[in-house]
Amino acid sequence: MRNTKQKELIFNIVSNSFDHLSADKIYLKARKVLSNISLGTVYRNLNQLVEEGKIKKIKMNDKDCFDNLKEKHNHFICKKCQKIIDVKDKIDLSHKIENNLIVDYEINFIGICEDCLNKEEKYGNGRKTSL
Amino acid sequence: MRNTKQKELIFNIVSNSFDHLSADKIYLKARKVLSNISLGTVYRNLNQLVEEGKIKKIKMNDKDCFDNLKEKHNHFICKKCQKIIDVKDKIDLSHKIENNLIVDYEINFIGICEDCLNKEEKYGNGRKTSL
DNA sequence: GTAACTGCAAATCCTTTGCTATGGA
DNA sequence: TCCATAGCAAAGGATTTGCAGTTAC
Repeated sequence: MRNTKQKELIFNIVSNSFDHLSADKIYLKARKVLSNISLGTVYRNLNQLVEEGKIKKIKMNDKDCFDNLKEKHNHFICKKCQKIIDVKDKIDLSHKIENNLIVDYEINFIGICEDCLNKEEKYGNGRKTSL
Repeated sequence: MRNTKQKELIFNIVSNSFDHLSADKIYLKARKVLSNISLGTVYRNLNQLVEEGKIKKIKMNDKDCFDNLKEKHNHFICKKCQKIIDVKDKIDLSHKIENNLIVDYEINFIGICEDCLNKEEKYGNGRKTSL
């Protein structure tokens, strides 16, 4: 495994982003630094970085997004706008299930984000239920 | 929203399956009953059923799978073979996060399943770490 | 009766891949 | 030097969609 400027750049973009960027967004950011980097290279490096455990892939409805590992956290995903909001991890799931080896876990909270709730209220649907 | 035999069939297939079937697997099963059902119809109905909250979509690496809601449970996903194993839900996450409305949550344990562990051992990699 | 749904096939679009040239170790 | 990686472009493959005919209500 070789260290290329392309790979380092892509790692830095994902690592220093507060958003959860898709491959094409990462590609656009990367092009600002290496103007002739290709989308294929972005994909190849993203997959490699995931494989190496340096970043994480988030499978979203349309396209996959990528997340840094700076601080263990979980996600809140809005059903309406697909926004991903980081949730600080206060949950301890130090279990071992049967004979399978657990190396990680992820918790996704699913719901409707504040923005979409506000939009709903405007249209008179003030329904509020919780877990 | 209309009740068609296609939709009912697809719901039954997902509901009564212990596996986590992909759209094409569901399509094959459906064809055994309605021999000229189309893949497009399967996709359309699966999406509708997810929308109605009657089944759940599991986003996997390659293709999406579909799961019944018979009993609240979580998933263990094998990194190697992508197998999905149901995990009974003993975890209570009755939180409300900030101003976002949580309607559901999902926990995915990620690791290596028993089968793959056994295969690894055969090749001399007996590494065992846990959370 | 009519709007939603089906089947079929084509289109879409994210992601991967083959190939040749390049560059890191 | 040598092999992993880059760039480019084309292929792949899951999912969606347009359309004309059909059907549930």
